[in-house]
Amino acid sequence: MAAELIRPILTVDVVLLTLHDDRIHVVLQAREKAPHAGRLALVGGYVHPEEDDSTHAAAVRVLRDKAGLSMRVLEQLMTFSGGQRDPRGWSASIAYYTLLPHEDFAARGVTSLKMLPLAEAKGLPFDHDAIVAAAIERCRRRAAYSSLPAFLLPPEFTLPELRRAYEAALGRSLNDSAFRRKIDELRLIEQVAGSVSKASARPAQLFRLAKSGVVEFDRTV
Amino acid sequence: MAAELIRPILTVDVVLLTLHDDRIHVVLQAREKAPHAGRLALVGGYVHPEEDDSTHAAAVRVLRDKAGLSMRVLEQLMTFSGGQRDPRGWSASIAYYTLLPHEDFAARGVTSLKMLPLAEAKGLPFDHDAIVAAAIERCRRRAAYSSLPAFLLPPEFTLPELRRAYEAALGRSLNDSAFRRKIDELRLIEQVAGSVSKASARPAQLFRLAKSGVVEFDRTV
DNA sequence: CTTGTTATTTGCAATTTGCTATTTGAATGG
DNA sequence: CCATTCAAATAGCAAATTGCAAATAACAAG
Repeated sequence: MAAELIRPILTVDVVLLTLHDDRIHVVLQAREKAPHAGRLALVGGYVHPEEDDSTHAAAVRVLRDKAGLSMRVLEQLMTFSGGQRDPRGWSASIAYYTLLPHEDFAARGVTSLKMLPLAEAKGLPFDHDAIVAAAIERCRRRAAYSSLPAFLLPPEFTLPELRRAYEAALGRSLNDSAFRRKIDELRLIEQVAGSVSKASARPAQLFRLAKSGVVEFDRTV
Repeated sequence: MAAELIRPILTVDVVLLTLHDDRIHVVLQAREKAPHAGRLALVGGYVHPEEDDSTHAAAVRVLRDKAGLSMRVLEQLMTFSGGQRDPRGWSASIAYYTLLPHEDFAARGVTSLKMLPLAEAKGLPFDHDAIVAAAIERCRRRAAYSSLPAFLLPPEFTLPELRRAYEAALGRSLNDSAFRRKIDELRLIEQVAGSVSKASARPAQLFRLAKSGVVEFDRTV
């Protein structure tokens, strides 16, 4: 059957999101090869069936090899496909998204990575604008009922930091005392020794997530 | 580069969900060809790059050609991939899910389709058990904040029917008067002329969705 | 020690939700 | 033709949740 002979191109693309100045930013990478060599785009690459056990594994490999990153969370977003999105031919790209603390990205020496605020991450090659938009939307929804925004922060964080991460992800401000109550009732975090001082004011207590992965709740934050 | 030469198999699979006796059921189809010829499995097929504009279009085509169905909603679930899931080789399947009123399915003459309650839709070929489980979980979550369960019903339905559809999708019973209040506040439905009588009791008013597609809300049902 | 600043807690008021009782509309059967 | 029955639809109130704002705590700087 002809359909079995014409096999489309299969790639993965990863939307890297991070927090900077209380705003979500996208981390992009300058492309090394054609098409669109030199332009900023999502971190991505071909799926290698002979070495990747799954597209998830492919995304992990691409992040490691091209960006030197290993993530605490890497979730599948959705698959984008069609004959027009890539000049090399009919393709399907399984898109993933991940959140990383600003420090993780800044600490590396991978100079090809650039962090852009959402408003500036436009006009990207392929259909990467659409992929970024879908990732943002997914994160926004997921932020309302999961611990996802905590992964924008380092493993230890203060409650005000956590609230600002939620606010950035949700795109709206939250009532501080109600937020504390919710987080407390959800048993999401646990105290760790130490605190963080800011300028000259009362230091904030440090916390960490009680569970390592993303936790979903039934209620909304 | 070798990776560009070895291209994996690309397929689509659709999880058809419907309502019967106030329970979610999965609609499966007996496979015509190997592998697993004759066994019940998800409706699916190869992506045909030369005729499908996207994997979504491929899913629509497969539903039409193999099951004679055209759906009001067809949403992408996620992509399942790996070297072990299909004996034909390394493959990626973009899974979709759809909800259909029981009547739509029952009315067709497509005898290869079988409706099974969730508990009996186990031991399916490939990784279809996992795909079904993911679809059920996605629908359950999505039911809490969207009009999705309404698509388990015909275009016109009563409020008690709508509540039972939500209950089936959510897997828990809802308070009737609170449900009516919410649905009313969300402006989800509008009255249509006519009503449905049940045994000998007060007839229930008929409604239809105010908007044609799935609507998401911020609050929870 | 006083002031400034942010973290954290506390105490209601307002809103939302859950539950139960009441009312309504149509069919049934004397 | 009216009383009865059943499920739909509404109404009323108690309990739980949320939003707001004031009060308190901790630390640094002067």
